[in-house]
Amino acid sequence: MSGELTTEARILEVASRLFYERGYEATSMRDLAEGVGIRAPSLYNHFADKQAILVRICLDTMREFHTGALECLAGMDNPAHRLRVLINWQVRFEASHPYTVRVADAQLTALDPVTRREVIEVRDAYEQLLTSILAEGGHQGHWRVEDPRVICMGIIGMCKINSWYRDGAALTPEQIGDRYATLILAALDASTRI
Amino acid sequence: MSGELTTEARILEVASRLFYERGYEATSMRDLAEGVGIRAPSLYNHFADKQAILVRICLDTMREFHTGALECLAGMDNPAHRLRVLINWQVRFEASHPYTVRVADAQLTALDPVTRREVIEVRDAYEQLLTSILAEGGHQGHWRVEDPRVICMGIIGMCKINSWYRDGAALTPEQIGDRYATLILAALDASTRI
DNA sequence: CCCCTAGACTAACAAGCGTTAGTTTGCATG
DNA sequence: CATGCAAACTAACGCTTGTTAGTCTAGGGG
Repeated sequence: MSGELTTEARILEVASRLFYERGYEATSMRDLAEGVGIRAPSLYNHFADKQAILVRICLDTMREFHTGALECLAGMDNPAHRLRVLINWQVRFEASHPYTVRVADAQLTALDPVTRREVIEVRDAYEQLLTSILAEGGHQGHWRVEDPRVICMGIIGMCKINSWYRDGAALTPEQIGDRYATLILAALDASTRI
Repeated sequence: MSGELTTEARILEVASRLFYERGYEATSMRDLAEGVGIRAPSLYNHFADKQAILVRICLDTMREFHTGALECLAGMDNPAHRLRVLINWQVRFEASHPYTVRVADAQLTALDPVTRREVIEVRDAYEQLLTSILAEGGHQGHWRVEDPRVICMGIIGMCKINSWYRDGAALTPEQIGDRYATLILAALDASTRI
C-alpha cells in the first residue's frame, strides 16, 4: 500500500480524476488499475463492479454537499444571511471537490437509473432549500423575487465555478463567493429601482 | 429517405440526441444507425468515422452561437444594452439548441485535442466579448465591476438554463433572459448601496 | 437502352471491454 | 511454527466495439 490511504480510497481518488478527465465509459478498468498501481482484477477485491465505483463517487459527493449546506444554515434565521452562507458554501465546495462534483453532474447519464434518481433527489432537495430561502425573503418584503425557482437556478448556475476556477486564481473561492453573494443580494434588494 | 431531411442531417440530429442522453462513448454506431433507420456501415457513406460526427456537432454549434452573438451586438454601443442583448441571446440559444449545446460542453473530453482546442477558442472568444462589455461599463462609471472575469463567468453560468429548462415551463426563454438581464443590471448599478 | 454512381446492404475482422476462475503471497493471530 | 484470510496475481472468457471489404440495387444522364 503506497502512501497512507487505503487501497479503496486510492481507487476512488484515481477514478474521480479519470472519470473527470475522460468520462466514465472512456475509462477502462485496466486504465484505472494502472493509475492505482495494481492489475484490473484486483479492483474487484474492493468494489463489486465498475458501476459501484461511480455510485460511490456520485452519492458520497452529493450527500456531503447537501448535509454540509444544512450544517452551514443551522441556527440562522435572516434570509439574507442564509442566502449568503449558502452561496459561499456552494462556491467553496465546487473549488474543494473539483473532480467529484463534475463527475456527479456530467456522468449522471452513466449512472444506473436507481442511483441516478437518488442523486437527483438530493439535488432537488438543495434546490428546494435555496428556493424556500428566496421565497421567504420575498414574503418578508426584503426582496423582489417574482419567480423564486428561476432565480434559484440562476444562482446555482452562477456558483458552478468548477468549470473554470483553478487553484492559484487571482481570487480565492471565499472571495468569489462573497462577490456573488453581494451581487445577488444587491440585485434582489426590493428598494433598488429597476 | 424518410421525411424531407438529407440522411446526413438526420444522422446529426439523432447523434445529437443520443450523445446528449448517453454520452459519446456510450453510443455505438449500431445504436446511432438504428435511430436513423439504416445499418451501421452505411453511416460511413456520410462521415469518415464516429469522431467526425461529434466534431461536426460541436464546431457547428459553437460557431453558430458565437456568430449569432456578434450579430446581436452589431451597431450597439451602450454597454447596458449590449449586456442585456447578450444575456438574452445566450438564454434563447440554450433553449433552442438543448441537445447540441450540452453535447458541445459535456462531451468536450471525447473530442480529439485539435478540435477541442478549436471549440475552446470559440468559447474563450465569447467570454472575452462579455468580459470587455463588463469592463467598458465599469470604465464609463456605470457599473461596479472589480473583477470583470469573475462576473463574466458568473453570468455565463447563470445563463446555462439548458440543464433545467424544458419546453412548456412557466416562463419562456425570452422572459427568463429578461429576468436575468434585469437582475444583473440592477446588481452592477454603481449607484446601489451594497 | 446502357452505364455509372450514390448509397444501401451483408459478412467479418481485430482490438478492447468488463468480468470470472483459480492461484499465489504475505502478514497477523493462535 | 502452523493457519487463515485479505488481497494481490495470471489466464482467459464471451461480448461489443469501430471499422473495412466487397456486393447489390435503384435512379438519372448520355
